[in-house]
Amino acid sequence: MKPKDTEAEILKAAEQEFMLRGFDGAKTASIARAAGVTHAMLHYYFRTKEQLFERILTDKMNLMGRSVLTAFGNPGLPLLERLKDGISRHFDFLVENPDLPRFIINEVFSRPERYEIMRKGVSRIIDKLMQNVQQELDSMAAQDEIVPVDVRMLMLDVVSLNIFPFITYPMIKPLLGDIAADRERFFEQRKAENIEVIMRRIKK
Amino acid sequence: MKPKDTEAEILKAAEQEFMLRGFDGAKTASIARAAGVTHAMLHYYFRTKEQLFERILTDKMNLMGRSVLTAFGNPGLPLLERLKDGISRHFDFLVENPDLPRFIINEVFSRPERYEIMRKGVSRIIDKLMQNVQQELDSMAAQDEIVPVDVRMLMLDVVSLNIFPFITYPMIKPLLGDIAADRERFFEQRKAENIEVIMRRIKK
DNA sequence: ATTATCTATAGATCTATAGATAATGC
DNA sequence: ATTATCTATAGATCTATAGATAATGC
Repeated sequence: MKPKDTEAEILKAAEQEFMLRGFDGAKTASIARAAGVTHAMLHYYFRTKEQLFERILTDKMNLMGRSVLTAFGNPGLPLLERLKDGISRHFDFLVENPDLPRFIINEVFSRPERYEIMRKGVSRIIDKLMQNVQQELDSMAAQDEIVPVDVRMLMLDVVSLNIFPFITYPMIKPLLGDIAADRERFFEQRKAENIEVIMRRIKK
Repeated sequence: MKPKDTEAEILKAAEQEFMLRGFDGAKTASIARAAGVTHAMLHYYFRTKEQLFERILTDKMNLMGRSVLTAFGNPGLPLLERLKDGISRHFDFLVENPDLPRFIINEVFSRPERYEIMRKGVSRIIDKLMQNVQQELDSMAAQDEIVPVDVRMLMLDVVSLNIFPFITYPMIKPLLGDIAADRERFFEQRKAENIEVIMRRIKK
């Protein structure tokens, strides 16, 4: 196994282990085993569990932060289409990364300082995006085509609706019966529901 | 300190420690210290960390499960009022228990079997409630006073909107700027927003 | 020469219990 | 007599490193 492979294998295994068990629940020995390398190698490449974790968490936080930007940062569409498209893209991102939000929410909760470091990176661009969408909302509201609304509240509606079903799926599935039985179909329906909710939120 | 006090002190300290750090992050020594008793007492009263945790988790799961029931189980009101009242009560419950959902979501994720045991208890009553609300929704829809809607989707909208801001507050606060600066005021606004969203979701 | 890997183990941390002692309730 | 508490420590688990050996790239 070439050097790059070893490092990559450890990272891959660490990602899985940390996402599944969190920092406290994860064991460096398990990561090494899953990566197919001896335990000592993990420390050779990353020195400490903490540093290995930091690498994973930073990656994941950036991924999560950018997901909103890439989803909604699609200019050239009329506002309502842009929103629908954004919700849909953001939702699809979550289908591909269902465990991401829960992981981040948790680790940020127990290590707020980590969040601060990376926040500044996305914060500025998110602000830009928000301002841009707010302008479009305002101009449409001025023309009486939608109701006036604060973009921050609206976006929080969106991410709440989009993310929540993913972080609670194991809990809600048994409560929802047949509509949640087929996971893929259920999330398809949720995506449509979320778009519907947001459209109704702003339409006259 | 009387016996009952010791047990109660340990439970109180355990609740705090487990809610803050989760099962893996919690240390029995910290719990004992916070409770003001020697470490051995914890094992004298609860034998194992696992059993102490089980006691806390069961309590919290029941609390969470019943919160939806007591919030929406208010008959005698017209449907729309009942929904508004339910959203509001459920939201107020979260204001009093802001860390509860994150805790449960996490521990259920890492121990799905625990959830199964207690689920059966609330499941039946939740089903009843849902069926009841669905009937009212159907009859209002038949009279063309609201749009037709699946109660399960609607309730998922409600809990998504209500719970999400609480589990992500540390993350969203810096992104939202001034509207989130004053925590109490922010949540007051969110409650109003959530009611607005749901009303708009079903109104003609 | 330098980089990567392995074995073996030190050292820290944490849960749990043994065994002695004090407090409590018949 | 029984129940509650304390001190001390066993035993398990986990992170991290030392030191030897093998592989790699000039």
